[in-house]
Amino acid sequence: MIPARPYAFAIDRLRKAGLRPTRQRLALLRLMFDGGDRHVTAEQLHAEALAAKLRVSLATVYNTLNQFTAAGLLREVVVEAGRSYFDTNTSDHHHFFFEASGRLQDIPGADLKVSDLPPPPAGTTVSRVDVIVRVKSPDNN
Amino acid sequence: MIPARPYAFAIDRLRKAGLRPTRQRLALLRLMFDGGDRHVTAEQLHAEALAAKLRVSLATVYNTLNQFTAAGLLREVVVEAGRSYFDTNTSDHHHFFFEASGRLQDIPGADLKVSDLPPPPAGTTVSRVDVIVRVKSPDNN
DNA sequence: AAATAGTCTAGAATGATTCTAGACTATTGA
DNA sequence: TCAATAGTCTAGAATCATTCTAGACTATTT
Repeated sequence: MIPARPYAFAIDRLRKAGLRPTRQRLALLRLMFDGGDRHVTAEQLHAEALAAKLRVSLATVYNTLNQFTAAGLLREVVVEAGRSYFDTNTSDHHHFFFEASGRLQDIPGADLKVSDLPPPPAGTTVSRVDVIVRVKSPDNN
Repeated sequence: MIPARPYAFAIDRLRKAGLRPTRQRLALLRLMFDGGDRHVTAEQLHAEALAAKLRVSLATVYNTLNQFTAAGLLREVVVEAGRSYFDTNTSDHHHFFFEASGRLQDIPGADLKVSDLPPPPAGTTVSRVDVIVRVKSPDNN
């Protein structure tokens, strides 16, 4: 579970993304990626960082998440107005969204298929297809 | 184009939704629905209302949009963190999202199909499946 | 027409996110 | 090795969308 040369690997990922491997970025990267596939908000990650004794400002967490997203290390998922999740799984897949709790859960890409997609409007190309399956618990509805 | 008894029809829709047909609600309803299928933000609708000489507060626009959504007259579409669109088309359909301009365009429901959807997690039922096809212009990218 | 229940409003409050300006740090190259 | 530089970090202010509040107003009921 624990990578043999954890920092070397993380440093390499950052370098390839054109980002200097700073203490903050390294720590945030490992916090996000050492736990498998995750969906975190900036606030959540900030709280985790503080709990792990890393001193980082919330602004840096936001900057870092945006930089990682731009570099393709993360994918941003928008499900509710006013809240962004960052997904450590950047491969082709979709999501269940629990309306009651506001939580996300991956749907493996292979399971779900989108077909008969009409051609994109003239002059544009498809950059991504997002499928959100909103589910509710019959009880708290 | 102009309905024969515009207000009577609008009043009826509101009554059926359990909402009193007030001046503000009637005007906002007609502003939204008299132009065919539309995707508007609260700010946009507020600006339109003011331009049409209707004095409404932004708070009322938000309240009204939320009430209409709860009543099933509108559908809320979230594509970008921090911005909600309200869609006057509540029938089964999906959207193209222009990343460059932030605009939405309907994809008729019949065109696109989602298949092999895994069963929803235990204890939940699917309330809606949203498909967002994000497109970009090769130029401004 | 009076009582009531519901609605509207301006402005304050909230919550997420971005900006700012100065302090700090990784990288470069002599 | 060390200064120059370019990039990064931070706390707090600023911004933006949205919701809340409390009092004034209005549709409905009696």
